[in-house]
Amino acid sequence: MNVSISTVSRVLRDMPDVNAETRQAVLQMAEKLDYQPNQVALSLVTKRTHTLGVIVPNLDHFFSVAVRGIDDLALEAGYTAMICQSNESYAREMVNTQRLMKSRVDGLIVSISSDTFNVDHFKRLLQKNYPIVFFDRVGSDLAATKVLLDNVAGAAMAVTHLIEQGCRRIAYLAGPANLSISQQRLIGYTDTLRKYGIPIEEELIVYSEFDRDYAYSCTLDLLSRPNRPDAIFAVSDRLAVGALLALKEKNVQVPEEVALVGFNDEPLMRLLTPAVSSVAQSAFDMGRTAAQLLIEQMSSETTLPHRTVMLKPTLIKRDSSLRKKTETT
Amino acid sequence: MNVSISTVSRVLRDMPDVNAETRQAVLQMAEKLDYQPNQVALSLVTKRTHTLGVIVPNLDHFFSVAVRGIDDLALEAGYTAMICQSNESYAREMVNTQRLMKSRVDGLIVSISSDTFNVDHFKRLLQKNYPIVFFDRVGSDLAATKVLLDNVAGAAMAVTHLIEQGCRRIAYLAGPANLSISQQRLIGYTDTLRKYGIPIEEELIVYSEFDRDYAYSCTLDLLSRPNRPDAIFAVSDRLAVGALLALKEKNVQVPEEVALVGFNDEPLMRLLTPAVSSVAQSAFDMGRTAAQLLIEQMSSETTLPHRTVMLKPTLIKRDSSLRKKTETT
DNA sequence: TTGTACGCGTTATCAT
DNA sequence: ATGATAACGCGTACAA
Repeated sequence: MNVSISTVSRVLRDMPDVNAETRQAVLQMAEKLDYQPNQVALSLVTKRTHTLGVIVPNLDHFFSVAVRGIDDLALEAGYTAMICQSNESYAREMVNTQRLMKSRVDGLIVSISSDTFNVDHFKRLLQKNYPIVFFDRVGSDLAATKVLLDNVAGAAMAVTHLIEQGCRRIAYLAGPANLSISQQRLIGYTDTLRKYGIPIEEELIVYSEFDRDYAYSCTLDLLSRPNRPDAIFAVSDRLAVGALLALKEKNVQVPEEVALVGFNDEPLMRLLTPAVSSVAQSAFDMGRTAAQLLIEQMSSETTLPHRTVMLKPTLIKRDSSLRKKTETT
Repeated sequence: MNVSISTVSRVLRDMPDVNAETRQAVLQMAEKLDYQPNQVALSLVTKRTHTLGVIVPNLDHFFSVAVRGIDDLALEAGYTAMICQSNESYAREMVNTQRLMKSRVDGLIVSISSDTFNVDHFKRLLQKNYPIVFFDRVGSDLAATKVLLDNVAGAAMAVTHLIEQGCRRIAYLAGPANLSISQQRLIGYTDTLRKYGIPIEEELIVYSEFDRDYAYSCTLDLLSRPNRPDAIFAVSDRLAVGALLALKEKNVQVPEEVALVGFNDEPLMRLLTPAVSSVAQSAFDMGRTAAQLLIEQMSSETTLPHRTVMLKPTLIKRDSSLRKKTETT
């Protein structure tokens, strides 16, 4: 059988104006060879790879779920995601960005590494109108579309809850100072204390690496002070777990002596003893939303204005912050 | 300034035979426009995308770490990974495979979904000598390169340990029957019982979905029987956690009344109360090894023979299986 | 209804 | 030392 390549192309893309027999023959042949049109050649012509680049700092529970959200929407929209981990390293984030650009991904979804102080590599792309959506860990001075949690509200919910439980000396395990989430949650923390007329003590705000062991030693330090806190609010569950280990080691009663609230509501938290309260956010929705916004932006003829979507957190109250007296409420 | 595209190409690829001044001029111009050679066009010519496709059933802790291993080696070798999640669905695994093939990835790293009973889509590719490396969840009847844990040995270690702790009626939470890991670990389980002259009771081998809640109800069922087990060996930590929840709910003393051992050694396990013993494997090494083997295969001119690499597990003993009497050993 | 020819951006080969 | 051109595989506009 002899047909020209254009006929084949027509058949494979369900174009009209092709003889039924010819169509059958071509389809059979394609099936037999299981022929796949070459996406690369097509991309060269259309200048679209139908691929989107994702850069996340790591694949812990939160980012795993977020990536699933991205992947989910990408599949629906006919895109495939190239996922890179920066491993919280600035250098690696740069390399990942370059690689993805070389692969001509149609757009980028980024959550910034904790080691990244300079975001010029993203600024340059944005200036060229290259579509990028940031999520969760967003650069504060980046003019771009962003999806993030209302971190101020989340922290406020946690701290309000602790105050209602009778806590007055609430420590904040803040994590790395450069991250937007640390900063925003600090605002929620201080705002709430102020609202309740509780003095803000600098010594109760502790910065550290984003690491359980650091949180562990910071907590031991907090506990060794003459005037120890009666509650700990951790910027993330990873740090909250470190704090809990320290509390248990020192035989501090949780929540009676020190109450504890984390952030992210990883599944682990309800399995700990005591189960740990946490501010919950839907990583899946965040990922999906980020992907959605990116694809909108990429599909649009005109350059869309930057948007910031804020998702609402919920507080999951568990034993680690529910003091006996109020448990009956 | 006027130079031909060939000259530009030569400069950018550090070819000799180009005038120093011309070179400078071109480099400057490239810098100014921050010009990036189009990888897509190159791929069209060379038929290599320097991209490798990864299909994992999910991104739980084990696979997250494995993916990090893959990503790590890929970066070193100049590859970028396209990571897809099948979400334990056969249909989605098929779609992912097709998408990746359409994107012309140079090779595939796959861990099979628990819902996949038919692996023809992979067989067809293998027949065409398309490079695929399977890891962890490998199809038993697939002629391909594989990286996996010595699951028989891992299960044997766990069961031997339980027997040494005085357990005689050891239940096996087996997970889905079609998965190679379930089957291999079953062999380790039965072999060890046989070796110690302990009768194998079919009722103690419980199949279920790969899901914590299923493990929970299976365990409740096990406990409600007149002749309850004195130990539980779970095919994965996820199931072990479900079992632990059931044991705690029924106020069964762990390990005194029922000892418990899981598989994977997720970080969570040491944080539970009691801390749960588990068979540990290095997901990172597994991912790296898989990527290594794939890249070797892709780079080789000739078709390399299929290999099977088996990694060794270690047993991490914790309170959930250390009975008081032997704790002093 | 079907076939031909061009262009996408790159590299390799050959010509200048 | 530099420029011109074919080829990679596709879709598309146009010719037959």
